[in-house]
Amino acid sequence: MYMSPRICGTATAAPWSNVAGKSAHEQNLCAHEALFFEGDEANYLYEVVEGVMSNHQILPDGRRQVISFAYPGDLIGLGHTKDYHFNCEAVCRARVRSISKAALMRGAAEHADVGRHLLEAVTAELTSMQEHQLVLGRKSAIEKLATFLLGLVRRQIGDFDPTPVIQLPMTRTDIADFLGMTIETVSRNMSKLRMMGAIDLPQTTTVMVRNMKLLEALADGDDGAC
Amino acid sequence: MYMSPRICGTATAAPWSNVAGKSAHEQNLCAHEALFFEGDEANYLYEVVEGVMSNHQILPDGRRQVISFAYPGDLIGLGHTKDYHFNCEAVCRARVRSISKAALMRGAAEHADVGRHLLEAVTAELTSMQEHQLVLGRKSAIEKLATFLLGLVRRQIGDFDPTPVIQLPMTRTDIADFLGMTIETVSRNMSKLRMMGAIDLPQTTTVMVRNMKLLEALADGDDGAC
DNA sequence: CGTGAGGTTGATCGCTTTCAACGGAGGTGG
DNA sequence: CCACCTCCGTTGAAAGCGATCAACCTCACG
Repeated sequence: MYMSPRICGTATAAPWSNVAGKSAHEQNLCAHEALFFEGDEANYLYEVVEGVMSNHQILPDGRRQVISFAYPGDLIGLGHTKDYHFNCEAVCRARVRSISKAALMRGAAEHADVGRHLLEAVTAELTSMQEHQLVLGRKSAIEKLATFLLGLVRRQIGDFDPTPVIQLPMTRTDIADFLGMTIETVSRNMSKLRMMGAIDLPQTTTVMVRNMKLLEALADGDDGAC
Repeated sequence: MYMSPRICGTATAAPWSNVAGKSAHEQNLCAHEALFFEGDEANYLYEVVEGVMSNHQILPDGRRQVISFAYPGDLIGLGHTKDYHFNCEAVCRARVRSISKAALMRGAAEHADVGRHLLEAVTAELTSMQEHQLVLGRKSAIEKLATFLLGLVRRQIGDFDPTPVIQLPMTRTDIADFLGMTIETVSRNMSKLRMMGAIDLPQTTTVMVRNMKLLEALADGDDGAC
């Protein structure tokens, strides 16, 4: 079965790399550096090679919504037509590979599997956004945070390790803007998860899951866990 | 330029109709009748021909999130892989055309433009979901509602009519579950919009926009409008 | 050692939810 | 034809959760 790019930990040769050929070239970004802005002409897709990127929209009054975090192997720029609909910037030091959209479209027209892989990448993105809508619309603060941490565990580690340790390259502000809450609420509920024994916070950027079952119960809002 | 299926008011011949050929067949649904459930095998896509469908997820404790409403011309079932990830049911009396996924994939492999149109349909869906994440995560109740109504205006009527009248085939519960709020809050803010002179409510299912500028200002949270 | 950014915690406020009552529309049966 | 019932929507009052405002802490860096 095809492995969605979202799951790949490292940027293995994706089918579009070959197509893009010489037109693909890499780009280094430091923390908080922008890759593109809303309104820029969307001529390129980007594949994250290293680090983490954030896609976000900003309201006129400054409110911000992080649409998604892109990890190595993820594709950035799907879901845009002529212009980009949102901003993209590096969460931490990162490296991306740019892919000409025109070349990719030509490749998709010529090689059916390129189109298929592309469609599968978009499908994976749609799926994760559907799940995130449920999180944004219907979950409480602690449920949001538990869900977010579990997602990182599954993406970074898999389901094997019973007490996994994950890195949070993004700031509390990024997390807050992803989950639709404030940094204070993120912080408070992080502490609450720690006090409940679900996680440990050796550093602010490091989360150790101490009780996976509890975290999962909290993420789904199973009562009795509180 | 290609017209996204989301914008088509009626189901004109989409490129996949030809491909699906004889395998496509229509299906009538009455209000609240289910088309498929989460976990069902996702062998078909559906194109809405008439009426409105809702795609929604349900949490174990009953909380519900409507992911999207599908209007005539919209495609249902994108973003799923083996099984459907959410439920789909008719909001009102509706008619859908089923399209075999296997046939569609074969068509995409053979005809580049089928693949391209499919990709464009998915891209349009991604775009609207990105916008909706901002709504769910960062907007207040009245902003959510104003944004929702404006979206319906643009979809049903376009930007021409200065005082358009739109139909709300869905119940307050559906709207609430789409916007991540309660039916009471929907109702209260609908009244507030009416009292502010932004809209009129001749019937509960009919909205007349009286002041488009105000509604737009409210949707973006421009102050001074309140 | 001073400075500033990022993070935590406390106190208070306010919006949305919750709980509750009421009203109208539509359907059914006497 | 009307009484009755149920579903849906509206409105009010009270409660609760997360936002806001504010103070303090930690750590990296010059």
